[in-house]
Amino acid sequence: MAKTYDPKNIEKKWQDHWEREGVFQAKLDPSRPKYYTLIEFPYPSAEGLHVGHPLSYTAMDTISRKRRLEGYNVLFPIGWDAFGLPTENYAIKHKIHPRAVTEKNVANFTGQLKMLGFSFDWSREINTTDPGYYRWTQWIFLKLLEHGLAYKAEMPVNWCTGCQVVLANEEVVEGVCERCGASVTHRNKEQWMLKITAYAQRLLDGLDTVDFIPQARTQQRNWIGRSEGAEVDFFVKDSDRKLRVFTTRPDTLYGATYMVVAPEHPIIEEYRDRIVNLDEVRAYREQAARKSEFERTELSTEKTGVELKGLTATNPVNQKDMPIWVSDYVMMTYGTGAIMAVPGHDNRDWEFATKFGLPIVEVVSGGDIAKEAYTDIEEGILVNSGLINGLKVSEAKKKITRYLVEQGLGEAKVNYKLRDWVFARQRYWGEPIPVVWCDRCGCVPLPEEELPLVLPDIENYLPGDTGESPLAAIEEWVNVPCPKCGAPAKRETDTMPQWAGSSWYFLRYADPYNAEELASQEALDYWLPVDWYNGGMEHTTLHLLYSRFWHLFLHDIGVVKAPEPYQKRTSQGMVLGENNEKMSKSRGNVINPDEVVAVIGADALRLYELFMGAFDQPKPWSTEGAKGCRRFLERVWRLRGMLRGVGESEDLRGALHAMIKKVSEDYERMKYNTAVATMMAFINDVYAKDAITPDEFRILLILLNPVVPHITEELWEITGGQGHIYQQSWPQYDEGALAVDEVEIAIQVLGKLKSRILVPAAATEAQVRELALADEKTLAAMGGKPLRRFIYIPGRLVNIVI
RNA sequence: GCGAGAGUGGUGGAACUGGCAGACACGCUAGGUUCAGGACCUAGUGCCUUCACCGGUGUGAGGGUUCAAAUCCCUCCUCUCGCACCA
Repeated sequence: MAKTYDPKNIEKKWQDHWEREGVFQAKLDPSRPKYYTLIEFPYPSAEGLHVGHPLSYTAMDTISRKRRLEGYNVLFPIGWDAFGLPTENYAIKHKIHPRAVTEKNVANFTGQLKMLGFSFDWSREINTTDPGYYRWTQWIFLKLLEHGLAYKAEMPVNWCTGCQVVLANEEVVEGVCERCGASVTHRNKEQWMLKITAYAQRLLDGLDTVDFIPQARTQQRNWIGRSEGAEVDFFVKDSDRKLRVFTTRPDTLYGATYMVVAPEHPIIEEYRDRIVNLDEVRAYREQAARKSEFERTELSTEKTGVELKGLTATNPVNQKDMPIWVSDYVMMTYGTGAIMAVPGHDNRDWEFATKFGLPIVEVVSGGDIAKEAYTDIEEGILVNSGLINGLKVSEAKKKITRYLVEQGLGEAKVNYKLRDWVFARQRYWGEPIPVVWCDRCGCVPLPEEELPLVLPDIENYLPGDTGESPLAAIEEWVNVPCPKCGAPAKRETDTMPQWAGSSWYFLRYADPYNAEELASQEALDYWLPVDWYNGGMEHTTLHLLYSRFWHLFLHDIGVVKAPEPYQKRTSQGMVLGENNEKMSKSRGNVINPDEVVAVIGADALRLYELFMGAFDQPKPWSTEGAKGCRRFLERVWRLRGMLRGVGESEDLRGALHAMIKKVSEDYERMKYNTAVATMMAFINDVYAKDAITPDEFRILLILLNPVVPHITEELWEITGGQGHIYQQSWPQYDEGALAVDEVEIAIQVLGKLKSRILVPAAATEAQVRELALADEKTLAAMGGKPLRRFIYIPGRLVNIVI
């Protein structure tokens, strides 16, 4: 009894025990129901974990442990997303090989995670930089290539002036590089691309079949950005060339007074002989290309542009002449790279027309186009619009589109904001792309049996300022015979982007060391899909969408059964520093879990992670608050001294079963903070009473166990529990025990609380009314006035209106 | 600008489909205990007024619906996140 709570020893003891006994190793067993819980596998950075990481892990560990106690065969795996720029940059700076950096970081992370006692199945640990793993990343790429979903294209791409690499659109944040913060400009480069746009509609439709938190669903929908409209051909005067545009407002076609093309639009070079002010146009184009993303979005509120003098288009419905302009407010990468400008009914066009003195025509009545564009689509009525005059916008859209189709002038069209995925980095630390370039055969995929194409060891992995990968400098690796014809050929030297390995890792966990297949059919069929995936909101539009795309593709080629990989997706809120700011090294507010565990122990840290606040909201760390959780565990520890009696005691029975219900439900809803609060309140009751029976105590330990597994196992053992907690079953509550004999009813008079009375739980409204109107305080508050209305909310309150 | 979330004590946060605001903690105050510190135990703690009771007031601001509003509606303010000329 004198034994004090010593987390250091207890935690090590149980971690060793679980590992030795293989308690959390998932075994394929079709006779048992499976449950697959997943956290986003960490990127092993040099900094190690901060206290934000364990939030998601503790939450899903809690679910995983609860599921096991509920009888499920749980797969809760862990691995490393270890390719990527930060490691490479660190390696360059400290002159250590990225592989060595990775090994060191993984060892550090492993120690930190093990210290926290998560019930990961470490026997399935994977690492994206392991050739046995990336062999299958490369295999999937070859399959994508085979099915026409990987292609090379000359693209204006984002060039990071700091990292000297091409960035995906998603890596450009507010015009600067997401990683290094340097400015981003445009460059043309041959890039490997993945045709995710071919899956846009299915990725959108799939969202209706899965259980994602609404914010994630909405963000993906917006990112995919479906919009319905029409493509319309405009004739270029004195030529047979058509200029095709996309519009969501074909109803405003009669109001189109000029056209605008993107600076990169091919029509400029095609008609260079006819463009009178070609020099001016080219200068504008160069200036636009030089602009960084930042200047193009943040700073340029003012529209710019140049007229293509010498070219004129004709409006196909009213034959009017329309000047053609070039402006960077039109994007080459969306729609057709050209628009019909309807300044009367589009804000951007209105602004542009106003600045350059172009005509503004009203074709939808209801606004005042002299002041601003009228963009309403509910009320407006078409005017000045030939065959669609008098119609509402929705009707006009349909009719004009039908007309355009009949006349061969255009067609209905759906566009997506989603763009193809730039699938290449000019860096060393990534999966080599398994293709060879042959002068005779062109692009030749490596035969599958030659996989993995191993990343060669290399002396100098500094990126070249030519924009080429360091691999290009390794002659003996680059020069190979063509797999098809045997002639001298060269390997692709770009590597895959960081998102490659993480796009399918959850499949590999099913069968992590299979050398024959990505994973066995049996294992995939049994374990997939992931039942519950928790991760950060920042991955909603990148990782989550990319991995859904790959999974859908793998479904199409028969590798996985279900189209969607994740049945349920939730997200944690960010853990902020004690000063309420985002935790970061530069702000100096990073809290290291090692130090926290050294002071209060892993269980107290885990408890505090969940108790800190609402799981899905951002919340600041508080070291004082964390210490409070340690205090609570001390209180749990001392319950041993209060063990007396047998069975379930009469006075705790209601609270006990209410606790079982509340905790069970709150864990499922990720309301961990209130689940913990309920258990704290229960223990306060026990302290007030100074007694708890062994049965009650054991139920409490099981409820606490998913959050604080070490202390509960230890207490179970030293108080003589049978076996171990991980061998027990999740407790069920007894509905009958929740019923009470008497309830307290609040009495309001005119909506203000004046009194409280105790009534039998079974009391009828008439009985409650009688008791309430006999209550002294109530009568005093009524002041002798007659009762006008009596409102009774059963079991809760009455409101007396006088 | 658009989209999403949020605004409740000194602090983090509770509050079911509108029904007793502030659960549970942190901090603080007083007392006890302790060699000191820490830890622990007991009591108190939204604000105003009061010795105390009673009373009043109170969920970003203002208005509304209702017997009853943190919760629903309208107007406005602030913060966080995401997107950003997507035709």
